[in-house]
Amino acid sequence: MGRSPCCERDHTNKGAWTKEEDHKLISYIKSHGEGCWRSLPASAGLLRCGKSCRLRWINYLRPDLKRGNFTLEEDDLIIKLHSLLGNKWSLIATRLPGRTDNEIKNYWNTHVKRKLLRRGIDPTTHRPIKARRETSESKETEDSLVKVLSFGSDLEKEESFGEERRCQKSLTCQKESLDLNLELRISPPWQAWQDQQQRDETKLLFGRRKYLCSACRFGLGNGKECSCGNVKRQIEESSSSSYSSSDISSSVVGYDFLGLNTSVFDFTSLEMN
DNA sequence: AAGGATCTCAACCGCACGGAC
DNA sequence: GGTCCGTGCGGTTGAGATCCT
Repeated sequence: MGRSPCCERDHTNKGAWTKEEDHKLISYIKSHGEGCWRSLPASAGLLRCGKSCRLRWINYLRPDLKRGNFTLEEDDLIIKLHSLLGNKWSLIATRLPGRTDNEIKNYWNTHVKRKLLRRGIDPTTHRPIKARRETSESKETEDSLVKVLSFGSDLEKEESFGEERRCQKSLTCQKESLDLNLELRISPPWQAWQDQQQRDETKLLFGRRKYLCSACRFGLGNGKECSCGNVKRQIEESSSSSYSSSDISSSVVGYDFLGLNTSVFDFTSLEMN
């Protein structure tokens, strides 16, 4: 049995939004708030599907959006975050107030990627793709980037490196070079699972994708403000699992990342007892 | 000025997830 | 445990803008 379509495609508009549609959407959300996107179009008198309305609101109409060019600071931050998080645009967007994941993704694909390539850095791996050319622009930043992003090459030479030591080395290196406070446990993209059982157990415990409430996302409080139940659930579960509660709670909230308290991105690299 | 090439970015699409039933 | 629904995410597309010859 197939999934039902998100909307009746025959009866919905597609393509660019008109001013009239924008106005309808804005005034509806102003008076009723966000949420229930599926039923919103009918209620707001729009011939659009709910997903389209949500996208238009989040990426374009939201009042707190910062329009205009990216600053050098934002540029730098995007590169740093991408080197740590990869194409997790929504996570990156949470660190750039007023910017949307779509905006950052587009900016990355059209500007930053090219910029890194010009510097001889692979935008996917953030490692040098050839002998670095000397350029006059932003030498300091470039040096810092090359230093942090080349840690992988060093590691490749050290095949006997244990997984734990590799993690420690990469995080220490990133931390020092990027001037970031990274007292957190995240998996480098290349981290291998020790075995299938470990992967399955972790998946079973935490699920594959984490949806966190605002409190968890921004690390507010120590779980008191948590409305998604992640904090409570994990602490409860920790008592009956092989994970220590300190491992879990420290992965949930309380880190200071880029000067902001932050939530965990992924639990897949929790220390195993 | 014309028109082809390239770039930009809003919007779409398919899929994955959590929750409800 | 299975299915459906609502939502969110990341990759891709394509129309309009801009650049180049």
